[in-house]
Amino acid sequence: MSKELKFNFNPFKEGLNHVLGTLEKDIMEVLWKRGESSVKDILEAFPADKDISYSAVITVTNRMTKKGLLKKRKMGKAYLYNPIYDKERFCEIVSKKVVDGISGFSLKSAMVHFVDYMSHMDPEKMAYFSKLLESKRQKQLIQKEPSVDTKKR
Amino acid sequence: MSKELKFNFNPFKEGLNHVLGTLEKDIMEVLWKRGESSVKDILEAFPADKDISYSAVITVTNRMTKKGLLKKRKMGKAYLYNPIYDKERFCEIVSKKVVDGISGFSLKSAMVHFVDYMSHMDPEKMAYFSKLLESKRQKQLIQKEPSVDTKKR
DNA sequence: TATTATATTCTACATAGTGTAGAATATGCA
DNA sequence: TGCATATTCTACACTATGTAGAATATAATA
Repeated sequence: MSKELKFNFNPFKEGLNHVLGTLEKDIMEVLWKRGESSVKDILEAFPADKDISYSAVITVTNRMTKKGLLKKRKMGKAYLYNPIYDKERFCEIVSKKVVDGISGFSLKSAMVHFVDYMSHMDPEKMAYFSKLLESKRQKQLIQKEPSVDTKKR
Repeated sequence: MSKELKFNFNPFKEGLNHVLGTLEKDIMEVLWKRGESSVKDILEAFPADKDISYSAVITVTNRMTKKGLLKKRKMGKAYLYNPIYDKERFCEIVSKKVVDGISGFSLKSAMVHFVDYMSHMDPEKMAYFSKLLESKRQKQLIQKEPSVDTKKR
């Protein structure tokens, strides 16, 4: 029953920075790569040139814990942090929420631009999508049609 | 050559509040409805119970002007503000940017969730989308196929 | 058990966006 | 020229994020 993951989507950033701050992203990447880690682990995993304080990391991991991105558990004297969602699941959640949001905002526009986006990619993407769509439509029809003559007409 | 419109997309809000603050949205709605308006006009257009100061409105309209949402021109002693984009165009821009963003973030997820979203809507939406997609695919094929035998094989 | 190394929490400051408004200043019209 | 009114300036609130020092807690060990 943990509170729902909240985030903003910044269309002008790239990749995970669409939804995560720079340090947040760096930390998540480390955690996704190494799994459960202490603040020390995280710091050590950062590239040598990155000069971030222990405090900075711990503040952000704790904020992310509050936000529902991480869970922590005590191990010896330190806490170990772990992502609640693996990277794929996280991206899924973001994707779903944004797609739902923008669809509700203006479905027709979203559709048009989505198709447009795909048309600038390789055709296989569109083919895949087309198939996906058709199979869903089939399922829908099957679910609706059997009830012929059940009610009026 | 005005600087590009920047915004964040909050998936947890509704309608225009996905991209605009509460007061920003209220102001935009007034401007889209009445067209070019002074701060006084805007205030008068607000429902009587809404108790916002002149200063609050002018601060926000000026910020929105800087952000590339409004343009202003002097008229007598006051400025008149006007949206740079009409509501439809604005929504178009938002839609395109967010769709491009989320597509680049994880195209496959976006596809799945788009289809999923639509499948929860009426089937006409899906039919429309399906058609849109097919016509785009046709165009793509036409553009690719004529060059048969031009290169290898 | 007392010391020490280390981890955590608290607090605080910075930047950015947004809501809000008072005070000071500018300006146009009568 | 004076006043009504509009603008700008400044400032504070809140949220999110980056950053880190100081104070405190704690576990391991001497």
